[in-house]
Amino acid sequence: MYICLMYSSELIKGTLKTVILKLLTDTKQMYGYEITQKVKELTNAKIVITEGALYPLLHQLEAEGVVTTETVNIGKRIRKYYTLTHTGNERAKEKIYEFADFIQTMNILLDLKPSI
Amino acid sequence: MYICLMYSSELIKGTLKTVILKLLTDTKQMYGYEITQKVKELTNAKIVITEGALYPLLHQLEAEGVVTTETVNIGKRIRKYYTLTHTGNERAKEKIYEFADFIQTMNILLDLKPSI
DNA sequence: GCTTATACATAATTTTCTTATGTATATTTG
DNA sequence: CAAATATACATAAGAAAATTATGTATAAGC
Repeated sequence: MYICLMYSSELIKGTLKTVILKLLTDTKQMYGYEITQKVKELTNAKIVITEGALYPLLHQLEAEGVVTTETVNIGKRIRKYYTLTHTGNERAKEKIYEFADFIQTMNILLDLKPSI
Repeated sequence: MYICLMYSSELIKGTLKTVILKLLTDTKQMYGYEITQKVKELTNAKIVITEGALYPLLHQLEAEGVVTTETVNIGKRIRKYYTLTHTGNERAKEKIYEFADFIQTMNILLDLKPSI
């Protein structure tokens, strides 16, 4: 899923969608490369999203109507900004809630302290 | 990964190994079916391990020297008990620590409360 | 001018499951 | 007591979701 310097890649599988939806909830408009950099920054490079994972997922989210896109010219280069639709906002909330709940379950299963 | 009534399967991918190692850390000797039931019980059936996911992984762990097995006859049926090796104990600690750390990172990323 | 960063995209492959199938015994329930 | 469910193992085909590799191109820093 990601190039990951800290976590075994298997651990992080399936969280990419949730992470993207969360970032778009907070920032409203982001482009792909920006997302990779933000995640890298917020996680101290413990999670680094690869392009091969990111772009296909963004395209999928667009096809599902979760996000809309706007292409902007920056000099001679392009940026493709992604914005959550109404459906996307709902999806984001669901995904984040689901993950929070999942963490709770895993805390019980692994006998971890609530805040670790 | 699992038949999962509550969580989207993608979310749980990669956690099976950690869960198994944790259970074997606590109980020392478990057999496959017992593991599936224990996880079901501890998670209120939010996570249900399928046999297709479990047995190949157990075989893999044995091949890696993480667990040893002992086959026991129960009437005319067999049970294959799994026990962590020394290496397995170390691996278990690593995996559990890694997951705990991962949860911390995800909490920051998703802006969740420490104990949710 | 060369290297790194920015910025997109896709294809081949691998990993890791899900789903399906197979075999067989033990227990519960109607 | 017959049928359904539970116990208990195993493997194979297929799907999902990544990794890795490759491709194109501009901008910035040294």
